[in-house]
Formats: sequence, C-alpha cells, structure tokens
Amino acid sequence: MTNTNPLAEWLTPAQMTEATGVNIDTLRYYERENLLQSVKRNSSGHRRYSSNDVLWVQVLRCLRQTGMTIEQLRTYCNLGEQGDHTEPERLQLLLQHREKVEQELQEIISALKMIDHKIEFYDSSIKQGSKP
Amino acid sequence: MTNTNPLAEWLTPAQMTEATGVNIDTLRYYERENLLQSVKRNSSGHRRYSSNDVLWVQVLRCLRQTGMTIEQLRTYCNLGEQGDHTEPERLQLLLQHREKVEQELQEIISALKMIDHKIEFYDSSIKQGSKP
DNA sequence: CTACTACCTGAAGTGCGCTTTAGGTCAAGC
DNA sequence: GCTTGACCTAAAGCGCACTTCAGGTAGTAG
Repeated sequence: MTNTNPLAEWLTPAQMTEATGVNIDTLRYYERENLLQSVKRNSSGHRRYSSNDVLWVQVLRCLRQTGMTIEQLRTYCNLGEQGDHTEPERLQLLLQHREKVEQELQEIISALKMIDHKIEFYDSSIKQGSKP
Repeated sequence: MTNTNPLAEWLTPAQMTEATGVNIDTLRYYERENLLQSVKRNSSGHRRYSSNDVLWVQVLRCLRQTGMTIEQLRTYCNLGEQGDHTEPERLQLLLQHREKVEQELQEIISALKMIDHKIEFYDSSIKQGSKP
C-alpha cells in the first residue's frame, strides 16, 4: 500500500515524519515509552497515524524542546489516559513545567548578555588593533 | 593547608566550587579537556585557582548553558592560547554561537506559547466542569 | 518468480557531559 | 606515630534520548 494521496486521513510512518519533523525511529521510541498510545495499524501491522496523533506529537515536541523528560511526559500521558478527572493534575504539571522553563529562559538570556559583552569587547579590540 | 582566608588570592578547589558554582570534578574535567589551561599548583601538587580562572570559568558556564559543546569550547580556548591575532576568529565563533542561541530562544518561546494554550485550555475546562 | 521498498520487532549501541571509583599523597591535629 | 580530610590521578561508569542493527514480513513492479 503506497499512500501518496494528500487527502488520506491516515498517515504512514514516512508521512508522519514529513508532517511532524519527527524521525520514524523516534516516533516508534515514543510509542514504546507510552507517550503515544493510540496509534492504529493496518491489516499488515503497519502503523497508521491520525490527525490527532499529529497534534499530540506536536505537543510532545514542544514539551521535549523545553526540556521535559520522557519520564515526566509519560506521567502526563498516563494522566490523560485516565480521563477528564485528572485535568487538575495535568494543569499542575504544566504549570510546574512552565515555571522551570521561564527560569531557564531567564538564565539563557543573562548568559546571552555576557556573550554580547564579549562580542562587544572583541569588536572594539579588533577595531583598535587595525587603526594605527 | 586549610585556606579559609577570604582575602587569599589563590583559591583551593573547594573555594573555587564555592565561587563559581561548578563542581570540583567538573572543574578537573574541564582542565582535562583543555578548557582551563593555566591552573597553578602549590608545592604539593594541589590546584590553586586565580581570580582570572574564576572569570574564565564563568564565561565557560555561560557558553555551556547556552549549548556550546565541549569541542567548540576547546576550539575557542585554543584560539585564545594562540594570541591576540586570533581575535577575529574568536569573534566569528561567538557570533555564530550567538545566532544559534537566538534561534533556539525563539523556538523555546514559541513552544512556551503552545504550553500556555494548553494551560489556558485546562484552566477554563476545569472552571466549566465545576460549574454544573 | 524475483527484486524492491516500506515497514515490522527486540535488543544493542551511541554521544555527550559529566560523575564515580580505586588507590594513592600530603600536611595538620591529637 | 596515627588519623583525618582535602586533595591527587587514570580509568571506568552513568543517565538520557535517541539511533542503529539484525533479521523478518507484506505488497507491488517488472
């Protein structure tokens, strides 16, 4: 089954990689780690991803990119699996994560300032050197 | 030799850790990796760090915190060792790094926006749920 | 029929930045 | 003289997030 139809509702692994920017092997890894629990299969056992899967993987990437660990992601997913009554807990988890990211952001910004100082220093030092 | 004098010009490893927030083992590791080449020793072979070492380690931390690899840091250090004529190259290296950090910063910020959307969603969903 | 490609699995491997371990030395205090 | 604690070294180990490998299947094209 070669699915090249852009209107297809189910994405093959290759198309999923195309759609999300996430490597096929990483997608399988996420599945193994229970971060992606609802992926369907076709009659020959091949994965077929839904548009919901696409959205979810995008969320996973945002959380990973901001440094959430696989372990924490698993916790978050498991809460999701357990139904709507876990929403307060999930909110809590996100709020905590958000705070950590905000803090790290400030640290990066202040590191960037020091880098800018050094850049400024080299810049003027080089200008000085080429002047006489 | 137990150096507890706050006016001492040379810091022991423990004091260096205190001053920079960098683990003793990590400092030794940096030295092994040639990121810290001028550390002095006392008569019994123990390290004594200068105030310049403190400043340099702070620079190293800023660069590490913003994701520069040990390998790149080594390149940067080696240029420094080679004298003032390498300043343009060092500037180039920092400018390149700066650009990468800036880009990553934008990605984190946009990931944070998505997280905020989810937080907003849970927030209003939970309020709705408690409203019969 | 054969070849090819896309997919499948469990398990092992990789890369990076530390961190720990094992086995020492040295100077000071009791 | 003995212990203690801070330090030393080379080498091995660790944690994390993937990534690769070895060996297999299913469907399509020539």
